[in-house]
Amino acid sequence: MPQVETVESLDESVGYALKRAASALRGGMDAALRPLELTVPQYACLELLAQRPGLSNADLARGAFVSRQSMNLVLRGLQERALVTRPATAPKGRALPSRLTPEGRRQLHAASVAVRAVERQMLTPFSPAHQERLLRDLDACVAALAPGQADSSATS
Amino acid sequence: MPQVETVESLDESVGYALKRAASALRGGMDAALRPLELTVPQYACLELLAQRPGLSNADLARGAFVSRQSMNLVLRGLQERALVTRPATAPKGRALPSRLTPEGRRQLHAASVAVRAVERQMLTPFSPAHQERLLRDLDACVAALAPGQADSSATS
DNA sequence: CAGATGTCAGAAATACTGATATGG
DNA sequence: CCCATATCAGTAGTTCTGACATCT
Repeated sequence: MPQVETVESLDESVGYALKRAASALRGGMDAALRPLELTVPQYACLELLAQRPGLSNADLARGAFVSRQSMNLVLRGLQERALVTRPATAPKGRALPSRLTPEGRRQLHAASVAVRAVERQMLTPFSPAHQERLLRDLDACVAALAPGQADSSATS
Repeated sequence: MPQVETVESLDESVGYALKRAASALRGGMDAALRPLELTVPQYACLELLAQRPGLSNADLARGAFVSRQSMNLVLRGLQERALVTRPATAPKGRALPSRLTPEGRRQLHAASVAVRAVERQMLTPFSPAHQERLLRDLDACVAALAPGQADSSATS
């Protein structure tokens, strides 16, 4: 048996810790958004539209980490609640640019406050500088994984 | 009254970065495990059983962040492939302690190598000390969210 | 033609809910 | 009695896959 490898326990795996943290955050967001009758993908959609008005369904799906089909249903629900508007015809190409309604902006503000409270609670152990470092570290993780996902050392 | 809050962009949200990182890692793991005919929950199940033999279905479900029903299906699939064994009758209580078979250990080893490669790639930007700090930070995030999910004492 | 988008339809995996039964 | 576990059944929401049409 090879003795060399540091058989890292699950508790020492950064990946597992990442999953634990993301799961805990998701749970907190679910709970915080439930009183507002919003799901996490719905909230993500509103937040994305607030910062980048005119995003297409495909753009929103990528930004909210859901499929295009799911985001399509999300958008329809938000349209029925008059939180989002979409032109009936595409002004350019096939993309239908979505935008927040004034009511959508109000709902988003309430949701944003609730979600930010959860995020702030998650970050209570850290100083502002520490928080920024954590943010940069997570972005670095994404950047390190982005280019070569298929490329693993499973040299076939 | 709230002063001019720093309307943090989505790119400055630690929570969003956490989600991006978890999503990227999940994608990398999916790709790495696909050649081995293993899903991420299946791999998580094997990894958990390797480190804590005799875990119950409910324990494994919590550890792999899936429902008990899903983990039940996962376990049945792994049993059919002779990677996991479970006693037909509960030796104590109702829990059926699962254990890896020798073949399960072999499969896990291959999967662990592939997954570890992805995690290592994710951590390439960091020094060993930096990696440990990131691990501690993520655990601190979980701890900060764990006790008070329902308790949102934000606006005080 | 290639590429991105929106849309539709079916299959698959998962989660949620409720119910039942067993054991501590 | 209360709680955790295992299991089953039904429902719902999500994803995946493939397909097609439209527009740059």
